Amino acid sequence: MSNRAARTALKIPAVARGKRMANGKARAPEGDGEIGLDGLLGHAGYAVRRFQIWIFQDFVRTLAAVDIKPTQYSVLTVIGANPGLSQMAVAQRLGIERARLVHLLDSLEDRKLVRRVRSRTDRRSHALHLSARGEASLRQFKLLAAEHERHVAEKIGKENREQLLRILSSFT
Amino acid sequence: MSNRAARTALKIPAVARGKRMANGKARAPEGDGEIGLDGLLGHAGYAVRRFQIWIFQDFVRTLAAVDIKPTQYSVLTVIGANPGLSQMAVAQRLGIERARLVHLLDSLEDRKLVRRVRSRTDRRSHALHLSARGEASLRQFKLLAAEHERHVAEKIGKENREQLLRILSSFT
DNA sequence: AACAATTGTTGTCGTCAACAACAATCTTTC
DNA sequence: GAAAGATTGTTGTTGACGACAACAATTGTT
Repeated sequence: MSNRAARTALKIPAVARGKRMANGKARAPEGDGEIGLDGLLGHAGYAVRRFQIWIFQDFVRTLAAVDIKPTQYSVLTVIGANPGLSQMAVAQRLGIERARLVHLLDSLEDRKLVRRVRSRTDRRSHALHLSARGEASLRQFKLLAAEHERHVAEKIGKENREQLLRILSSFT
Repeated sequence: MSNRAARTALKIPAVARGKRMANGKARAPEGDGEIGLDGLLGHAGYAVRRFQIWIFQDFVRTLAAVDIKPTQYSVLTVIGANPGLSQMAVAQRLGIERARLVHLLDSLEDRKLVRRVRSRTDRRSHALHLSARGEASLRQFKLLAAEHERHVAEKIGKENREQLLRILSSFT
């Protein structure tokens, strides 16, 4: 088993207890077949986490051709809807950190989708705008995002999706 | 503004357009007051992400005294409900990578909550068990996790929480 | 016995959140 | 109006995390 020296020494008493195996193929030591989740089933957090992973993967897959990830999409959308916002305003509206947004904008600016314009009223801050190319691109991104949203509806059901949006509306 | 040399040079035309400011305090260049999210509002992924962040933070806060995070809790719960499982089985049941589970178990084993017992039927694998201390601890963790779950119910509503669990049940 | 597959492990890489520190620039206060 | 404090964008560090690749030990297959 190669070297287990990395782990802090903790001798394992070889007390492997009752282990009724009934595995047909090449399965794990425990042949329960179905693995119960016990308490986890009642936890909203677990389900939400799994769902969020699925939904992000589908988003990334659907927008892979344009190489736009969820966070980038959210930034572009907010800037598009509110031109002239400062980085601070965008960051706190989306719940992103200033420091993180810097890199996101660096990337989007390199791709010439966004422009940082120095504000004259407050020369510390940048007024964020979509470039002409950015606006055109965003329109395309929104079409793909809508397609992704249809995937979600297919996955959990049209009505369930709407209900879910309603339930979580307070987290805008 | 310190050095912006790090970013790939991209000259910014100083064309800050119309900017009517009506800020009472120290606000951003754009005084819209309310920042619209536009298309984001119709995206389940955005709401789910924000909710998931909130729910994880509350979980961590509620279980801070015992220093147990969501992933650790899920691992302990599954092992507790299915003693003798292999690492492979736990990993794929929870959607965690083998490599990641190694570190998680290292930590839990160091804290003497979990034991890796070499399987006699397949000497490659480890049968995972909770220690006596692990079982006692898990009982306490479950009480705190239930408290966290009550926070969730208070946040989104009792019925909404149950509806959400039903909608996302396929993601067990 | 030779070869392929599996299990646990280590390592690397890129993403991401959370902080801390800093220069430039406001805002406030005396 | 000058000093002190706060804010904005930026850089850097840290740690959690998923995705991969590689490996030794062990199984399964032929």
